[in-house]
Amino acid sequence: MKVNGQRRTTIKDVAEAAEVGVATVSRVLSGTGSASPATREKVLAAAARLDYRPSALGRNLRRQRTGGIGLLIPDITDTFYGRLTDGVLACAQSAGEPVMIGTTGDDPEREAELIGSLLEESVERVIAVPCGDGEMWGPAFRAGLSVVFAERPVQGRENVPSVVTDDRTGVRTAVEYLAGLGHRRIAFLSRHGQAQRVRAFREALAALGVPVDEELIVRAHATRDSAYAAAAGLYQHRPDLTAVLAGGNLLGEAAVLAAKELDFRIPRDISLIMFDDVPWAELCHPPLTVISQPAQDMGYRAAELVLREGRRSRTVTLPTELIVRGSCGPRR
Amino acid sequence: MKVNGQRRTTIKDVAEAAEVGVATVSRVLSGTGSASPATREKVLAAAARLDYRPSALGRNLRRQRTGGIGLLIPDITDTFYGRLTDGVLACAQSAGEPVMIGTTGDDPEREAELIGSLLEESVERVIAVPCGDGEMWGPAFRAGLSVVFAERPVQGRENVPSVVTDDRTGVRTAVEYLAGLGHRRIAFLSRHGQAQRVRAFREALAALGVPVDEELIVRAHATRDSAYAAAAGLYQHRPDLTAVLAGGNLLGEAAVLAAKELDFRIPRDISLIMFDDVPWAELCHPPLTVISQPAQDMGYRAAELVLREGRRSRTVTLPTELIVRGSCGPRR
DNA sequence: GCCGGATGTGGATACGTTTTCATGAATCTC
DNA sequence: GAGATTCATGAAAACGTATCCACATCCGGC
Repeated sequence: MKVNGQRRTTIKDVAEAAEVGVATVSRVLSGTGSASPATREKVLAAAARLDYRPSALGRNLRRQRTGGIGLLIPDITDTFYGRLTDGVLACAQSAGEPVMIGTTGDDPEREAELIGSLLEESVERVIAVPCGDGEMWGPAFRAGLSVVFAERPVQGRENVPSVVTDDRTGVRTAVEYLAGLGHRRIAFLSRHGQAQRVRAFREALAALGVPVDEELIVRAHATRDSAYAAAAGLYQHRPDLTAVLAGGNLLGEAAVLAAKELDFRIPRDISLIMFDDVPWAELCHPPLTVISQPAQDMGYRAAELVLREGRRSRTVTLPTELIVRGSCGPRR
Repeated sequence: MKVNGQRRTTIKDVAEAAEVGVATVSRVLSGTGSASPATREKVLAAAARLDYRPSALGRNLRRQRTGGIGLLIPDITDTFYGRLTDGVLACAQSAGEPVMIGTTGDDPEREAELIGSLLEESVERVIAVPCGDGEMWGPAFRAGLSVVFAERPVQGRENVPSVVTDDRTGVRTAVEYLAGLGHRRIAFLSRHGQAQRVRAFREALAALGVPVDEELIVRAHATRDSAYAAAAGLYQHRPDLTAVLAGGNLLGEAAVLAAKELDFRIPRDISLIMFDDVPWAELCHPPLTVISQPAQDMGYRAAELVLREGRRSRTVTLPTELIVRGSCGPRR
């Protein structure tokens, strides 16, 4: 039983109150077309008096598209994606655009479902941290929506604008730093979707003349449990390693936790560098040496890109920075 | 210049292909009304053949409401709200409902703007961590949308369903634990919007016969900077305090960081209890004693509440739990 | 004074869906 | 078997907006 019988005030009511046609009201309020100062004034006054707010429903249907931007990320619990989302929201809200968010859990199937959902809503602009392959995005492009990929590019869609970090330089900096401390058996704790970084890792080792030990390259899913299992398994299986590069803050967290549980000391027994600077890295004991990534900036830039519809823009690569704290030491 | 001239396939196309009326297609696809097995089959086949997806735009306009739920939180960067959001998304996505997210930064003005934006989109269901007063929400209720408050209730809107934590018990448990260790000069680092907890803090002290020292109750805004300033100011202004209760993970983080900078040792010089258990609490040195809050569950329950539209439901109170680690010691 | 262009204005239409209503057929009841 | 009831079905209306188009008015140029 609805209590309020009051119908929404529509453009028609405003037209009536201002004694003009609906077309004129629409023109004045949306700023398109011409109108004499006198009528403009009348319309504005009537709209204000009636507290009129145009309905997005009608506008969307007429325009055949929903405003706002869709955001697809693997996991909102991961602070990296939290900051990325914050950047997107900062840009979108200042442009008055609503944001529809969905989490994929790095599962291509759920990604596909969410894409379908966005299509159903006729959302035209999407920012995504993709997990499926290029094929997955076929329907989206066919429907004509403009997509910006964030954090990772996707194979086979190289012409889609993306905002990514400079993985190659970041990884190389980390590996060179560790090698400079004498480390040779360096492990890389990676997540699915970090193929780029794994490649860079191999290249960096090769450039330094360090043989690549495939067993030291471990892949985990984007969950705490998986990350912990990967870290603990690595330590137990290869106690001879002396340094670890963690591909993200979840993996770094797992690396610290597993080391604690198994009684490996950082940095005495194991040196650790973590991708992504997070506030707790400084609070940790020892404070963590990290490769910082501008997550919030990444989100903001992606939103900017997806909002300026016309121009076809290339991909943006953001720099990383090595921040040395206390989690790396010389090879024991 | 749009390349794709292909119009979206509409319900009309399906009707034509299935050789029935549009009304029948609508009935079959939305499951309402009756249809003979034969026609049902024809319609389903035609829809599948044409890869038809109903347009949310048309449906929304007809129904005079947008599906999905709006989510208003102070800060997506705070992992507490990250987990809360995760809970909302878990429930909403399994129900196939899109989620529109907005961050208020604990600023009533931005909250009002976002409410207006949701009204414009005709979003009917909203979950909010409110920061404005009851008046702010007037337009929302007048427009007939169903609101669920999360984390905090709002004064003057006691009849609005809410999902909150049991602040009174949580605070009392923490204070009793600290008092049991001999502490008397206990500070409370609180955030705006935690009036409930501040009240509980005063009550708990009074119940134990400890005089309330108003100078030890500090309020910060919901940013890292503000939290740090509050913590550092507290330490410098009142070096005689022996224990701190932090009202959230941002405040706890600041308390640890400021202590480190000012060379206060935890727990030797200062005992610390933090509201909200976060993964890094275990990694910290010393590991932090916390009052855990079921943030993800809170979001899930709020989403459940706002989705079952019919029933008027009271507020839900979720329990907290004291998790003792190593950041509290006897009074020095 | 007449014509051509610019300008302001409102009627009408379309966007895609759901729902009401009327109609015809089929089944049931006594 | 006649009347009553249920059932399946499609035509049409409505939701609120933006835009196309036609019309009217005005102005300057000849």
